[in-house]
This record gives sequence, C-alpha cells and structure tokens, in this order.
Amino acid sequence: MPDLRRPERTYTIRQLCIEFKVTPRALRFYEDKGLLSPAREGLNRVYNYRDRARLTLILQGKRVGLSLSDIREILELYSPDDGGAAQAAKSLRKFRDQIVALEAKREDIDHALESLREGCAAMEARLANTRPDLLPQATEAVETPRQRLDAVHEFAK
Amino acid sequence: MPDLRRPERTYTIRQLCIEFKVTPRALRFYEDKGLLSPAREGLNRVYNYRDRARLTLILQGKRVGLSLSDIREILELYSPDDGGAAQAAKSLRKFRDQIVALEAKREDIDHALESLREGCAAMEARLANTRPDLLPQATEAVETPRQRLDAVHEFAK
DNA sequence: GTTAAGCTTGACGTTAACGTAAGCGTGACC
DNA sequence: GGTCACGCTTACGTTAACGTCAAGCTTAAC
Repeated sequence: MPDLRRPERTYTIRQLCIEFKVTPRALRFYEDKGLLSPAREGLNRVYNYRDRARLTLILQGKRVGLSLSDIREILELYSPDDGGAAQAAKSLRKFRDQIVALEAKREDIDHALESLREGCAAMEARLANTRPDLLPQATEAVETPRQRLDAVHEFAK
Repeated sequence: MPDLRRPERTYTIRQLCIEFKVTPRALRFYEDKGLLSPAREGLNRVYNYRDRARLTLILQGKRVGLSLSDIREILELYSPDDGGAAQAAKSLRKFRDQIVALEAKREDIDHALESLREGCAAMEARLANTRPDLLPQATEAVETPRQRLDAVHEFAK
C-alpha cells in the first residue's frame, strides 16, 4: 500500500467530492464528457493525483465562466502530442476572448449599479419625506440559503 | 392616425424585433413570462412607447446577466401600482438586494479576470520561449457570428 | 445473515431561454 | 385566385450541467 502522502495516493470518488464540494454525479458527468478518465478497480473509479489536478483545473475553469467543452479543449492541450505548444496558442486565444467578454460584462454591471443606486437614492428621499418610519424596514437584507452538501466529514490531507 | 414621432407611436412586433435584433418568439416569450403585455388589435400585438421602454430594460438586464425573473421583479418595481409608501419600502429593499447581488457578481468577474490574466501571461511567456512564431496566431479574435435577422430595413425614429 | 454504506450503471427529470415547425387567418399584389 | 408576407397559437425540440431515482453489486459490521 502506498504512502498516503505521496503522489501515488489515490482517492475514491467521494473523497474528491467532499474535498472539492461537488457531487459524485458531477464527477461522473465530467467523465462522460471526456474531462476525466480515472482508473478502475473492478467497477469502482480510482482517482490519482493527476486526475485530481485535472479536477482542480476543471473547477477553476468553471469559476472563470468557461464551459465544460471549452475546458475539455484546454485540458487536451495540456497533455498530448507535442509539448502542447502548437495549440497552447489556441487556448491563449480562448483566454483572451474570455477576458474581453468578462470586461464587457463588468462594464454593463457598473452601468446597472449606477442606475440602481440612483433609483435607491430617489426612493430613499421620497420615503424620508413621507414615511421616515418605514426606512429601517428596507435596511434588512434578504436571507441567502446556500449550502446543502451531504456530510461535513473531514478527511486528512 | 397618430403622429409617428409622438409617444403615441405604436409598433408591430416585427418593428421592435428589427430595432432590437430579437425574434418575435422572444417577445412572445417575454410576454408569457409577464415581462411585457402589449395591447391587442384583434389578435395582433400592438406595442406602445411604454412597452418599448420596458423592452430596452429587459435587454439591458440580460446583458448584465440577470435572469428574466430577476428582470421581471425589477420591472414590477418601476410600476408601483399604488402610490403606497409601504410598497416603496419593499421596492427599496429589492433594489438594495439587487445592488448587493450585482456587486458580488462584479467581484467574481474581477477575480476571474485576474486569474485569466495570470494564465495568459504564463502562456505568453511559455510561448515566447518555445515557439514565438505562434504568438501572433493567438492575437486574432474569434469570429463572432451574430446577426441573422431577415432584413436590414431602416425605421425612422 | 441481514442490514447498512458505498459504489456502479442506466435513464428520465429539470431550468432557462428561446428555436422550430405545424396549422390557420388576413390582407396585399399581380 | 394563387401566393407572399406577416400575424396568431399550440406544442414539441434544444443545450448545459447536472439532479434524482431505480435497481443491483460488494464489502464491513453487528
């Protein structure tokens, strides 16, 4: 049995799920889509450090707004054929495209925020004049549910 | 017949579609979802300047990444139904919630941009060392298809 | 020896925002 | 009097990224 702290370390599907806060369904889905291809022990999936690394890349990609198929393309660039130089250029272009898209989105948001703030100010002024007693009612925020993962078990690294 | 340059001006569904580069299906969909409710002339929809204004708000909202139901809520705030101060307080709270949500989205985007830029820099460095000839290839933008609406007719304002 | 936990593979369900097609009505035009 | 062009409704199809069973296999525990 390999030392648990070495790169030979392997993971069950659930271990990775808990560590990265995703569901088993998601990992199997990524596999379906060709983003992961863990080894098997009988039927069971066995993830190694390389799979783990790919998973972190997948989730990072998602966080920056890339689609799974974008991510798959990028992942393919990091492994095969040559040193990956020829097509690293391609993923560089994708990154840049994404940057441009996000910058545009940011500007839109800034505009929206501006007009929302104007609207707020106007309504505050109106309320302050007519029913100042109602102002505090608008101060409370709405509850944000979030979080709903099975267990909260802790796995040693 | 009303003067075409006055606010009494009305629009057919297709006129709005061409002006805003959306499809009739989209407008009917927004209506289904309660974001628009144009008048009718027989069966045919007749949009007025107010509907038009709402449509611009809808599309602005979409650009900043709001869902249609988010947009519907916001639209409802702009038609206060009563002069009611109590309602205004509620609206104010919603506005503030929306501001908070957008600010969060903005931060997310900033983070994403940051790591995208890092990734870009790393890949540029790598490419510059190994295959500087491939760098220009990544400079071109990807073609953006877009536009596929029947005619390019021009409608006077 | 029989639960229980954890894994597996289907396979259908879900949400958003429409696309697309079928079938029908209406007026304009040649 | 066909045939566009435009409009209507109803309704099924689509994509992404999983969620949610159902049914079944294994292994550890009691």
